[in-house]
Amino acid sequence: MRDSLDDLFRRVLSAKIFVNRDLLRPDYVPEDLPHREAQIFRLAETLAPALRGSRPSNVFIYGVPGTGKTAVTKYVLNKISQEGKKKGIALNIAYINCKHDDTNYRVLADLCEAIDARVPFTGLSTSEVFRRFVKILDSTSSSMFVILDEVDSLVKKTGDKILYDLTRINNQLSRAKVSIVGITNDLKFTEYLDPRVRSSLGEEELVFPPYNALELEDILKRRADGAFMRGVIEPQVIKLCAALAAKEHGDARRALDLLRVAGELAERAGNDKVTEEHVRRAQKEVEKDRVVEVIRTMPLHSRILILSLYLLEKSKGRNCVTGELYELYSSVVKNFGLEPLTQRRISDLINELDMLGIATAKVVSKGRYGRTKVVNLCIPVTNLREALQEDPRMMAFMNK
DNA sequence: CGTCCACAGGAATGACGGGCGG
DNA sequence: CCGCCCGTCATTCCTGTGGACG
Repeated sequence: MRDSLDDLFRRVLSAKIFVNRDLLRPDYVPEDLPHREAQIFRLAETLAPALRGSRPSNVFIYGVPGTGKTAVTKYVLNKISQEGKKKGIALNIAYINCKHDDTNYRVLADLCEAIDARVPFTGLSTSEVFRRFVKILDSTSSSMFVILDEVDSLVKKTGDKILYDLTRINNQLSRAKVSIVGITNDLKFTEYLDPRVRSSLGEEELVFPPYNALELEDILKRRADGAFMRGVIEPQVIKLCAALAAKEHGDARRALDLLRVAGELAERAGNDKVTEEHVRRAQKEVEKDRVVEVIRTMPLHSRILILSLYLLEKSKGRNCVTGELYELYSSVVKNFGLEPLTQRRISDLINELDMLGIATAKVVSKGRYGRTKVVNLCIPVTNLREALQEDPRMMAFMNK
């Protein structure tokens, strides 16, 4: 063991791949955002009035994942806030990821936190938190930007009440001002909104088109310059990362991930070049990590459901339907000495698996023979094994 | 062309753990 | 400590429905 560890350390230390790999991490906000100049300008133009004390329009930003929405927004607000500091104008900025904080209460709590108002993270009624927020904010008489990232998931879960309240908050404020920047991946999202919310939130709209392969390549090149040692990247590597990510709807985050993981694979293997082969393996790796992590952190019943789906597919082939799956799931659960959840609940869990990309679920009508959902597992068995290996009872079923 | 299967999926409601202010 | 409200997960009850069969 000692030897192999020494060996590993030596390899990692001697393999000169990265200079600064943080440049490739998803949360890194670069100093320049190529191919988003137009969006940066439009957003800055819209929000700049805050610098002379008037309230900027609310903005709505659309675009599929990995098109730089978050990065551009953070970038522009950073600039505005720096400029504000120079001029002695107080600006509050609350950045809220609604996917993470997906209840009205947590969003409000975050808003309070952004203006240094202490609130318990549960316990108060939402309206009370809202009142406190309004009161404290108004006493500061400053401008505030509320950034609601991935706001679609919040609205789908809890409705648009909080957006309604927030868009009208300026009526209750006498000195402070609030502008909202809503960011969404879902292009049809506004259909879910109350027309009043839609119109006031969408005072300005900004669309982020996906990057094409050439633009991705350019982005990767610039980042790779600072991130990697000179000359370790084989010429086709960046092209390949860009092409693979372009296929995935032009997702720059994905492209950067691929490049970083490819570099890490090369480093771990003690290679001094990053090759196309590393990229291909990185692609599998990135997907595997995601799947394994998702499954491992799932509640027990969901994991048993996945296990049942796997067993069912193994015994009778693909295209399982809800009824069969539920029956098998029930028997497995009883084997574990637990009570099965109801079919209604399982139906929701199946949909959840579909959303996470672990299975596909499609409603089909078999005419006289009813209507059901056809479910298919769509992850490799090895990934499932890895995700379930901590539980010996599950593994026993897997190996049967 | 109507019937009727095998569920989908909406609505209402409840149990539960967490945390408040008083 | 109590009464209250919260969000989450789950159940119960329910109405809706695409299309092959007869």
